[in-house]
Formats: sequence, C-alpha cells, structure tokens
Amino acid sequence: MGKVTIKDVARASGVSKGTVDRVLHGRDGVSAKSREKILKVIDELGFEPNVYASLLASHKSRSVAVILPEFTPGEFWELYEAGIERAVKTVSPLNIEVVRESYNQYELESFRAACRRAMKNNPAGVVIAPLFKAETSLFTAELREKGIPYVFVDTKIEEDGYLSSYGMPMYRSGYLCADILNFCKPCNEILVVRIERDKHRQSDPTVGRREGFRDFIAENAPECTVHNVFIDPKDPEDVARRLGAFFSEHPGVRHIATFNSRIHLIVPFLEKSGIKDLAVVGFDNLPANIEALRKGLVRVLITQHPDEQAACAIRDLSEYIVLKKAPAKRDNFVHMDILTRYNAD
Amino acid sequence: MGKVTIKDVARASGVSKGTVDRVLHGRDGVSAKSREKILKVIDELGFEPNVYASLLASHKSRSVAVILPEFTPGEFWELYEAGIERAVKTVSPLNIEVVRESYNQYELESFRAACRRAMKNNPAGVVIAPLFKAETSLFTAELREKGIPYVFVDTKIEEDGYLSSYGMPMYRSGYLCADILNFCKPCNEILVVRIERDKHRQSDPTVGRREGFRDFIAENAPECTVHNVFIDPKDPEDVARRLGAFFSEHPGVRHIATFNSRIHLIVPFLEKSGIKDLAVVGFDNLPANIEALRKGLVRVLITQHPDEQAACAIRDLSEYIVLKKAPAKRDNFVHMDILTRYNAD
DNA sequence: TAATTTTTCGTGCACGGTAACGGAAAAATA
DNA sequence: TATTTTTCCGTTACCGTGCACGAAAAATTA
Repeated sequence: MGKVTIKDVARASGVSKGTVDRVLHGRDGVSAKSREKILKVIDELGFEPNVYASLLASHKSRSVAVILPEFTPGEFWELYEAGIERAVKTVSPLNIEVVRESYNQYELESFRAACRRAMKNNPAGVVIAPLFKAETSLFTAELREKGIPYVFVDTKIEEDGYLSSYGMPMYRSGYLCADILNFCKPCNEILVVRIERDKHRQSDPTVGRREGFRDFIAENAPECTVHNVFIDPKDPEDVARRLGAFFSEHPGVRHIATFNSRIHLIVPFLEKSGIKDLAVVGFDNLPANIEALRKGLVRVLITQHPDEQAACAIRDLSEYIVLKKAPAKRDNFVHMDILTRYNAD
Repeated sequence: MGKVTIKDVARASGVSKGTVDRVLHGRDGVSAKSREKILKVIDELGFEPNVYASLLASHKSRSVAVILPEFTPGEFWELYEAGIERAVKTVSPLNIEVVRESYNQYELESFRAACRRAMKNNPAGVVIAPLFKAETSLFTAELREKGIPYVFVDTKIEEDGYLSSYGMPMYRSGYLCADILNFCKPCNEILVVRIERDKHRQSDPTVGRREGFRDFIAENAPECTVHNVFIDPKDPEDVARRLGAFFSEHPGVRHIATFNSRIHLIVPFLEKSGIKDLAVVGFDNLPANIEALRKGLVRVLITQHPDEQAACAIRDLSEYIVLKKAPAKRDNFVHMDILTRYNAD
C-alpha cells in the first residue's frame, strides 16, 4: 500500500518532483542544501524508484558492451554465454541492447582492437574480463574519463572506479582444492598437472590459486610432496608422454590437481592407464569436465558459475544505467560450488 | 524501433484508443464491425501491449499467498524468508503483494486453517510446501477448480495441475551424503543421528534421503555397519546422554550423518567430548550449522537453497499472473551445494 | 416525427518517472 | 545601483495503457 513515489519525496522535502529527479540522477543544478534534504527524505521514507515507470518515461535505447576472450566450443569462456543470454532477455524490455566483443586472450593487440570496437558503439556500460592487466588499466581510465560505468568479471584489477566486480576468490579456491584432496586421509604426495599454454605468461590468472594450494599444504600437511608436471595443451600426445613418465617414476601417487579448467585433457590418459582410486580435483564446469565427473574419472570439480557472473554484471550495469543506482555490493565473490558425480545435475 | 502502440492501432482502424482498449480487454460496448476491424489491424501491425505501461496504469493489486510451516529463529523454514523478501522487492512494482500464511507442521488442523485464511484473500496465485500430502491434494483441487495457479516448494505431490515445483532431489541427496562420508577411505561404521520429533510421523520428508543413503552404502560399501541413534529434539540433555552411551560402546566410529537440518544440536556434545578426526555431514545452511562448519565440528553441509526456491516460485507465479506465461521448466531441482569451511562464505 | 432508451465511442485524467524550458532569485560584474 | 550572468528550481508535456464520464449515434417507442 504505502508505496513511496517521487511525489511523496518531493512533498516531504518541500521541493518539486523535478528537483527530486535531478538528485536521483545526479544531474546538477541543485543546491547542496536541497540535495542533502532530499537524500535524507529518500532514506527516511525508503523510497525506491519504480523501474517500469522509469523506463517507460525515458526510452532511449542504450547498449552494453561485453568484452570477453573468444572461445571454441567447450572452452571455459563459453560458460559466460548462458548468463549473457539470460541477461539479454531480462534487459531487452528495458531498451538495453548487449553487444559482444571478443578477443584472443594471448594477443594484446587483439584485446586493444576489441576495446576500440566497443568504444565505437558509444556504449552506456561495459563488462570486461581484464586478462591484460596493464592494458585494461588504460582502457578503464578512458571509460572513467567518459563517465562510462564498467564491471569486472572473472578477476578484477586493483583500482578505483569500477561499478562492481564478480569473480572467484582465487586464493580461497586453491586452499579449498587442497582441503578436498586432503579430505579424509592426509596425502603424502600430490601431482599437480599444469596444462598451460605459456609457462611464462605475465599474468597467470591461476597464480593466486596456486598460492592458496601451497599454503594449505604447508599449514595442514607439511610432510606432503607436491610434484609439478607441465603439459603443452596444444600437443595432444604430450599428456600421455609426460604423465606416463611421471607415473612410472612415482607409481604410488594417488592425488591429482589442476588449477585451470583443462582437467578434461588428462581424462584419456586416466582411462587408458587404468590407475584406480585416484582423487582428481579440477576446476570449472565445462561439459567435458562434467562428463569426466560422471564417468568417475574426476572426483570433484570446483566451479565458479561464470554464467551468474555475466548475468549479475549486466544486471548491475542496467540498473545503474536506468536508475543510476549503484549495486548493493561492489566486490562480489561468487559461490564456489563443489561438484561431485552426484550433484552435477 | 518500430514499437506498435495502442494509438497506432487506433489510428489505423479509425477509432479511438479507448475503443481499442475495450476490445483488448474483452469489455463490451463495441460494435461487431469495429471489433473485427480492430482485431484485424492488431494482427497486421503485430501489436503487443507494453506490459509495464499496462501495469503502471492498472490499479488492481493482486496477491500471492505463500503457505509455509511456521518457525522459530534459526530453524530450517526461516531460510525461505530471504528469498521471499527478495521476490517481494521485484514483484511489488508489478502491484503484486505477497501474503504469508504459516502453519504448524505437526498439526493438520493448523494447515487447514492456513489454507482457509489464504483463500479468504482471494489470491491470484499460491506457493505451498505440501507437508501434509493428502490434505494438500484436497486444497489444490479447490485451487484448480477456481483457476488459481500454484507452485510447490520443498517437495511436490504427484498430481497434475501445478504451475511448477522446486525442491531437492531427496534420494540423490542421501546418496551424495553417503558418497561424501565414503570419500577417501571407505568407512566401516557410520553413526546416523536421527533427531526427529516424531519417530512415527506419517510422511517424514527425509525418508527419500534415507533410502538414497542406504542404497549408496549397499552398492559401494556393503561391509559398512550403520548405527541409528534416536534423539528427542525437545529434550536438551538427550543428546549428551544417548551419544555418550553410543560412543562408550562404539569408540571407533568416526563417521556421523544426520538427515534433517538439526546437525547443530549435536555440536555441544562434540565440543565437550573432544573426539577428534570426525567426519560429520549434515544438511541445510542454518546459521547454527554454518557456525559449526566454521568451527570445524561439522565437515560438510549439503544445502538446497530454500531462498532460491521461494524466489523462483514467486517469480513463476507473477509471470503467469501478469503475462499468462508458463515457466520454462516445470519440475525444478535446485542445485545441491556442498559446503565446507572454506566455501561457506 | 419527436421523444426516449440503448448502443457505441471519444475525451481526458491517472499511473510514476523523465527531461526540456524558462523564470525567479542569488551572485557577479559594470 | 543597474545590468548581466549564474544558480537553482517549478512547470509542463510526455511515455503507453486503463478506465470513468459523458456525448453522439443508432435503435426503439410513442
């Protein structure tokens, strides 16, 4: 019943609704005294703008640019798509259009080009996965200058000015990974499979995860040995070769972890080798990983809901664009899901 | 761009928008000729009413009744509240009001009364947790007769006519629980603590969970013994007495499970007894359970997001009420989350 | 044919919010 | 002090739809 409208706010603060509208949208032309008074009244009355009335009145169509790495089917970055599509559905009646720009995550120039393409559209907001830290800084500086709000997904960069961020707490996730491996009986040896395209990449997104993993072991199982095996994801035979060599040298190892989403790449080896009772933990719910989970070859996957990240990011931006309302929480960690074969749906 | 409005339809059919509105809502007072013409134009122009404008203009407020068990703070059924509140926020601008009716889950008559109270309000939709199966059947028959859509949460009853349902797959969750206990080293003995108010209750909601648990053990650890200890939740000293007796008789048992949300009740005993290296698995993210997780006294919680269930249920209903749009999926199983101390947030 | 009833329809305000327009008051300048 | 500029804010016309009011048109009756 007691819906508070801007008319109520206007009356209660002794101004007209035009003025209330001005402070709601942060436009200028309002004295400090009035603004303060109005904000107080808004707070006291618990006013919340009616989104529908709002977009009915202001119908300019705006666009949100989503800048993510490109992907081939089945890759990690594809997981964002589902959330983007969900979000598109909910915001398109608000006259907000979503424009995707993708880049090659291993080529800086490609990232630059994607940013430039995004800016051409004159977007009202930007969602971005900041794989290239330094370059992203430059880009966000430009966004700030133009007053375009932006949201980080996957990871964030340390700076001020972003509207919100979504991601997994990487350190925590590494810690959790080690905890799960260590779950019942403490383990003496763990094999960490590093399936990375570029061992010496400047900014490896999984570095925090490795630290969390290392710290858990140091604190809870200091006697445990951690072996690293590096594998080239582009060479399909590298897996069998290197893992084969490893297991002939260390036949007793029963714990395996990876720190990125590529655990599925070792599945063929596991199937062929016939080693039993392995505790294998990986990350991210790629279809191939889920499949491995179902088969019992991977014991646990830790996932971070990229789709949710995307959906939330777009939601935050549209709320900000339509209502100039900042999201409730700025830094959001999505829940780390623990998936086993019985709760993978 | 080319959004067609009522005014366009009116102009194209040579009448006023009032007349168009009349045919849109099936009100009378329109000549057969005009009606026909208008319908033709609507079809040709592909006119679709603007839901938001419509909602803004129409003053009829509709209500959704939510019929759930009553609770004292910290109890399982309180977890639904958060989702209800979230949903209220999103649907209240649609002039949809949410009315809660609660009942005593152990008294049939109380459930009946709650249903009757709900009907008095002449609700446009109903969310219901069908703890009393038979009685719920009678109630939903009445709803169907009156054309009122309804959604099940927590569990559903087998019938046709509900709009959608949300719940945890109980059998699966029991299976998962046993799997987690059995995670690394197979266990030989498991203590199942049954903290139930009424041992002989007709429809124990956790019965499916018990079956899943039993089946996992039978299939994967047939040599394992399962001990049941029954505890009266109303008698605070019963826990210490019975568990004390159990552990003095079976000092080697290290695996504990419960099947409802009351695992926190055994925490004081665990703390005092000082038994180490226990693998304790329970259900549901009650604050007290989370607390026990943090302290390391409970190893894993399996949760079902009651808040999400409530939010989805209300969303489905309002979409149906406002747009007559049926939800995408009818039977929905919420994801079973595995919570450990490192991902409980 | 005139008067009356009934049918059919146009008009205008409301919903809650947006934003352009222009005027009054305050501040700055002459 | 008079004039100009700036700051601040009220007014107003929408957005697309719902609905009440009353008037015109058609049908009925006298």
